[in-house]
Amino acid sequence: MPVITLPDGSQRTYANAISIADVAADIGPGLARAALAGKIDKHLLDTSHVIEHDVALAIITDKDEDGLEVIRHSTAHLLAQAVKALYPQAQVTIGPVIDDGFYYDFAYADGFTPEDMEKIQKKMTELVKQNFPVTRNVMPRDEAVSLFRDMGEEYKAEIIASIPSDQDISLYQQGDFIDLCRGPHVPSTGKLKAFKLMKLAGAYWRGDSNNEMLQRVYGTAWADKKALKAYLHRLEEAEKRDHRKLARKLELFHFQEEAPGMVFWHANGWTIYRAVVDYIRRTIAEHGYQEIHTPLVVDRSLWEKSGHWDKFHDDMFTTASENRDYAIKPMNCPCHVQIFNQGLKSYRDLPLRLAEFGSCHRNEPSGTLHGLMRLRSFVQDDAHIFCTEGQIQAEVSDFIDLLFKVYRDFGFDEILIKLSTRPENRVGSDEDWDRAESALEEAINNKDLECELQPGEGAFYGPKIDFSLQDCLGRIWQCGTIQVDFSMPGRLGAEYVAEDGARHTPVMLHRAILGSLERFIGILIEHHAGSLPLWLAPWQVVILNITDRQADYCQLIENSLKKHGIRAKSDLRNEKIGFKIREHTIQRVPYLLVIGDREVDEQTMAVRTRDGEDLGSMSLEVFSERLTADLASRGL
RNA sequence: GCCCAUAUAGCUCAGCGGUAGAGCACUUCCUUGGUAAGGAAGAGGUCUCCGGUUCAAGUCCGGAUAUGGGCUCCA
Repeated sequence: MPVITLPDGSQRTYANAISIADVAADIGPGLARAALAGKIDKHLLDTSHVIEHDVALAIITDKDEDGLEVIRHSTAHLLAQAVKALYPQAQVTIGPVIDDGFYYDFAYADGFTPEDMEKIQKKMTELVKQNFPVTRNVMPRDEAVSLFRDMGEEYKAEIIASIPSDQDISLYQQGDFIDLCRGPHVPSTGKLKAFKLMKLAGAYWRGDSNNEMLQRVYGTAWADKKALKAYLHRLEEAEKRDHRKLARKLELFHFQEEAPGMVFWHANGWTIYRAVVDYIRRTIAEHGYQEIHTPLVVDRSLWEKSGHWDKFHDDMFTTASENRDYAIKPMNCPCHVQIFNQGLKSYRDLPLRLAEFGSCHRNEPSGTLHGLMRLRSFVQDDAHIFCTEGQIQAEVSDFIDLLFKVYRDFGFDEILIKLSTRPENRVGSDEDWDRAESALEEAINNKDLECELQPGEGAFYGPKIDFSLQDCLGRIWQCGTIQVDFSMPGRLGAEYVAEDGARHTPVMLHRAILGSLERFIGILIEHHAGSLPLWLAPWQVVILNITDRQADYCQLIENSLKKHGIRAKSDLRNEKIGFKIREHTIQRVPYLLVIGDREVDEQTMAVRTRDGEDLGSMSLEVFSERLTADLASRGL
């Protein structure tokens, strides 16, 4: 006599064991139709699951987050069913749920074409119309292995064979298609109403680039057509913010074939770049850093000593001259140690913080390049802190404060922190690691920050904290990092004289706030959709005359604003005022000053923002104060 | 690096075997107009590069390069 407790607290008692579907039907015909799965003790179950004991049960419909997951997972199976129907020689592998949808990997030697995708999508729609029941079967592992082997599904058999032999395997069948799956699934294919195959890609079997490449089909699936449409609309909106598109519209930078992965910055983009550099330069100076600058091209021997040659020489650009081999620096740390090594250091010199806008070149594989986000030539806001082990915690703590301030100043409030601890292969004693890890942990805990622990993910030379920021579209970007390094100072002979008069090796902290300036600017452009805040905008003010009569007055205003350090220009072209307003609004210039005869007579200006807001007429003095106050609020 | 796709005017794209097109931008002229596009005329292309098929190739087929979407990688 199972007693079933529903989420609203009500209870239902049944004489016999009863399936989830029947419970839903008992509650009402609407729920019977909507039921996709059930949830008992945080476990999702098929509606066919039979309840024999007292439980708390929630009926899952497409209104639930869990329901959406069931839909997506079932749509992946539907995709596989369609592919097997159309291309019997294709083999199925895995098909998990991902953000907003799912994918399924197939082994298919011929490879799918975009036309195949259309056929598959059509077939899926047909299979939905046929409304196949989805049924679950359980069998012993070895039986399942031979079942799939007999079907010619070698990949699936391999997956099942890697499951412990004493476990039973659950299989799902819809029509004549059978797949291994933990489930649960929708009760029948007719429940899948809103899906779309999105893209075709290659993916390595088991995620290993030594393995063969499979055909991955990505899809999206939603509770209804409306939600699907809304999702596709969101994608379009995101595409409009693409930094590469905006770069062309706003004349920020370009790429060309002769320099793959390297940026040609135009005047507008470089103005942003300089604003970022100026800001960081001033901010870190206030935090006790010394700015240095080191060579771009360095003899190979230094990279051999640092260990980078061994590990990364394939990805380094090299050059040679007069029988010497050089590498274009892929990172700055070895050079910073060279500066530390000049002159005998005392413990009184520590912590020594050396910062550089370090230009780095890495010969990244061609397939990984991606706008400003992944380049071969980029600049890090790099710094290395040489300190004693006892100073680590305070330095990390100061760094976190600095990083939070910087991110907030750029308009990012959501910051995620990850602490990575000792990996299997590492240098340094366990005692060193104990102390370093707890120093990092303490620094985070003392600030009451949430932190995700990533055991074993640290670098071989020390533990680290990574900082990611979330943009307004919810995307996560890892930017900042601080890493403890027990290895490199010793390798490159860094020493200081301690209180005891003996020479010791300092600890080195690698740290960056923005990571790559180029990439960070790419994130900024997308986050603000091109409407950069006043202090970063390439042009801050444009002055527009209505007729030629106001040209001199416009020039006067322009000169005065420039004297205040404002990036202002006049647009005196013989065009209608509406035309000029449209152009500079599209260019996302924060303030437009409209000057007609009235403004000249009254010695004022009509101020309009790029968002179309009319701020009314004001004098040059009032406007200048407004701008300088805005800039000063960011310490500029 | 691997898989798939794409490459036509400054930009966005159409053309898909038979002498290169549109819109915007650009140039010139007219227009001096008060808050998101005034009008007219003009100029602009070895159709990414190298090969092949064909009487004929932006158009079909190889290859290279770059870009886009993934995968792997990311000191």
